[in-house]
Amino acid sequence: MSPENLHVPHECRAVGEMLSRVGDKWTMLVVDLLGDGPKRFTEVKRALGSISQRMLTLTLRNLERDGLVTRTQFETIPPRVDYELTELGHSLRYPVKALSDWVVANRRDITAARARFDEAQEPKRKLLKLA
Amino acid sequence: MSPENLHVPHECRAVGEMLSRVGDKWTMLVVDLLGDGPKRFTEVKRALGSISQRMLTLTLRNLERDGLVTRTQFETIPPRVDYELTELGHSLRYPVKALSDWVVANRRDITAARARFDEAQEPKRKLLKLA
DNA sequence: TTCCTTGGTTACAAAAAGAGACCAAGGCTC
DNA sequence: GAGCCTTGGTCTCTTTTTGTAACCAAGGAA
Repeated sequence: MSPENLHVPHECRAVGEMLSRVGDKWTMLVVDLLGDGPKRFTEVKRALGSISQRMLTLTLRNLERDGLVTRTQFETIPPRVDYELTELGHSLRYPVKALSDWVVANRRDITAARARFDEAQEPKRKLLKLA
Repeated sequence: MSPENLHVPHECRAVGEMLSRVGDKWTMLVVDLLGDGPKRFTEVKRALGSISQRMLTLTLRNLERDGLVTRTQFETIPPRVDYELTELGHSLRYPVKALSDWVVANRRDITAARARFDEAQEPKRKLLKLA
């Protein structure tokens, strides 16, 4: 039942690189968002809310480069650009969903753990200040 | 079959925050490594290879704060500190494995897509230089 | 005596992310 | 027809985050 032979050592580095690439701040969120159909730039931006235009551009560019989304540009004014998951992009939705399910299932525990940890640290800081 | 109702909008922000927290450069790698038993600081460091001492300290501290690992300190000289996944930490291994399996299965496609993309960008840069 | 060890911390440098102004160029309002 | 709005960016500047390298304690080994 446990995830065994996770350490094909040769692949470890490559997997690590990809994990930190795909697991950056916005990538999974964007993949998730594009999951239910193509969206244009500003739609994604609005849905994400807090992302800056620059970071969205960068994130989408990287996704495009990795073959996870396609970029379709319409030569209209004002411009219109649609982003859509490729087949590869869609396949990424499953592991992303596994992770976000885990987050949903466990975030209360995590929040509680944080509170406990911070609580335990606080007195130490007080002691240091007194010393 | 498709990951539906992924958008419980209220939870979206919280999930996003957790994803970018847990999906930082080293966290998943460390969780993965600790998966087959407790390890001491330097063991993890050596296994990861390229991580700096500072980032490993930070990563482990965050994992501890989130209740995903425990830190056990032995009062010996030289010091010895063991890090071990908690139950919560172990539960994270499954989605992490799902993601790393995806990476293993698809990284050739991704590498190829990147090469294609970079190839397509190269001529443009040349044209710009000529202009 | 000198060096090595571990698990850090600190100060400083480099890289990445975020904030915000600016742009093209046509449509709409007044 | 002057002025404003729109979209999908880019450019510049500031703030965070990462990385690098030096230092530390304190005992054991050479």
